[in-house]
Amino acid sequence: MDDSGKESKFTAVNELAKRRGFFWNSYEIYGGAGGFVTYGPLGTRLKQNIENKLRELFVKQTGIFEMESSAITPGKVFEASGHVDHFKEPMVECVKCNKRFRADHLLEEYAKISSTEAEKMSLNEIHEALEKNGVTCPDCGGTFNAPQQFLTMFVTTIGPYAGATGYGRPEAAQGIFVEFNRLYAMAREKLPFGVIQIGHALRNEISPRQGLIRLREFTIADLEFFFDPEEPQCHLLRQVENETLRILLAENRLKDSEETVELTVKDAVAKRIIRAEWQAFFMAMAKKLLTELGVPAEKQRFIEKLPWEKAHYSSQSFDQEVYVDRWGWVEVSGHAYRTDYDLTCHMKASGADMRVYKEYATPVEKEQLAVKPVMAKLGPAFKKEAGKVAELLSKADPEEVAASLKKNGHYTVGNYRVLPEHVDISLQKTVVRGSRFVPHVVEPSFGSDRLFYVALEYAYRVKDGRVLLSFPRDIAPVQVGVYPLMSKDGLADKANEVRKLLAESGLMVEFDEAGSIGRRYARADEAGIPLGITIDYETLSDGTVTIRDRDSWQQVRSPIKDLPELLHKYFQGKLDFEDLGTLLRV
RNA sequence: GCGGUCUUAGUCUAGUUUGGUUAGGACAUCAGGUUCCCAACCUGACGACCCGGGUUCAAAUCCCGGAGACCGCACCA
Repeated sequence: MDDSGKESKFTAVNELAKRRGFFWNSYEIYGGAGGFVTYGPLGTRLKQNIENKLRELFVKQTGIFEMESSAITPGKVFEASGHVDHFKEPMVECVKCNKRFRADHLLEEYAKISSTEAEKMSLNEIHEALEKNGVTCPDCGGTFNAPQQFLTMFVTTIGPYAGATGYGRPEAAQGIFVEFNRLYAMAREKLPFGVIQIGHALRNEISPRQGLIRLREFTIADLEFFFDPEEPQCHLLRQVENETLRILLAENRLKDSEETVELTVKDAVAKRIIRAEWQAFFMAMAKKLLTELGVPAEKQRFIEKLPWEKAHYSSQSFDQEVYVDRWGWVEVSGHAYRTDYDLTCHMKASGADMRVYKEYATPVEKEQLAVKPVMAKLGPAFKKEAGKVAELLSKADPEEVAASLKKNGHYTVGNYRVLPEHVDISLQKTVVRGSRFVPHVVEPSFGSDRLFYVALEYAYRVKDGRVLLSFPRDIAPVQVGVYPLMSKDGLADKANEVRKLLAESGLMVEFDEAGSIGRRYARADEAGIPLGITIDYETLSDGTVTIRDRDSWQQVRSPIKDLPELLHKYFQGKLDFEDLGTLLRV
């Protein structure tokens, strides 16, 4: 009935992807499993190229570390990080119309119980609160069944004997936080520094129904950037300060407005629209990434998250969104200012000290009272207990000890009565050379599969009734196609030589001799191969070939011997197509 | 999870209302022919009723269960 799906780009892109082996739904022979995809030969390469571009921008250009950790994570980690509490939502179902609601949302709306209060309640308490306040189904007025928790993390057991709970990580970030101390050592104990992890994450979505947009197992690229909150300046900001960002501000969203503001990175920081400089920097880099993946600036925007939309760890969050034909604006990356939330959680839960030491520019001299036990007196006075008394004294507040001795002539610690002669009280100078603090974190987090999808959708073009994937040349899964014009008269042999020459020079080459030349061009266009080299009869006499451009279908002619150098420069973006040889036919 | 619609070769689809011969087509793919640059043409080949159960002499078609897809609701920390 609804045939808008048939016409949508999403359907066309998904069909093409399936047909040409970019990706498809996994486990098809067993009926398929929702939320899992398999990338085929072309897709795997495209995804690698996209992830490498991300590395190029974030790892190479900004000197950020890359790491890799496991997807299965001991329960303690996600208990400490707050995920076990926050990935779980109490839900109720109406007995009459079977509609489902978040119990905490209902309580907030109809019983005036705030979400923070509701969060602390047990399932029974929620049930009671719903009944006591007479909350019924907003749709049909029916009553609710007992609330149930929905945990969207995958749970498993670690080891053969039940006991240790493990979770599939719903994000790669915690893998970085728990290794902070070692990573900080690798950074030679200097802030700021950043660590990125690109890997699989798992979320047991209730209903993943949007192809690559919502998966149960997906690839996430989490970048945690650690900095000193007292020195929040971003020394790389100047590189991007004139880049413009389109932002839909929270204040506008509250007014139900979709109006975006467009301002430079410099202004966004100056006007405190983006509170953390590093966050602004990464948002600019994220825009650059999407632009280089083929998404025009006007199809990108950032939206500021409203207070109740933000993740439990975040102080200020933006989502980077790209306009997708089927669903409108879709999140491709999240930019959260996580403050010191995560490291503090792991410090408390694990007992490990994750603070960093900062040396003051000038050491601070402090004079303070020190209480020093005089063992020569304590020994005879307390005998065997002397050691214990000394220890208690060292823990006591020196000011208090001194005051008590002066006022009362004694000081009581535990059951012991300490006299003035038992201690030496003096003013002591100490030099404080630095302090310890927990670093703050800004986190850009990309969904690799979503980047893949938008790159594919934005590459999708129809030209003269033919489909072509107009990938930016540096992410194309195959770089060059080599075609003998005819499969006879030795053209195929010559073409194979050229293929070999190019492959050995490091290019991703595909050879195709099946069907008419037009058909092969069409096949190549659909796979998004930017350049086609055709070997014709002229090649046999003068050693030149034609090079065809995927997007314009123009051709130039060049000698075979120049190809490796020309093509490498072309793929590095140092040459344009017209520079590759002399133009043929217009 | 709930409700609705749906599932036929690599892809798109006809056929399901009213059960009945060998499930038809297009494109793609492969082999051969033809072809001096944009899905041409000729010959041939390969290839499918989502899974399980039931009703029936007979099931792609009807019934039940399951899986998956799409749409709406809810969910997406």
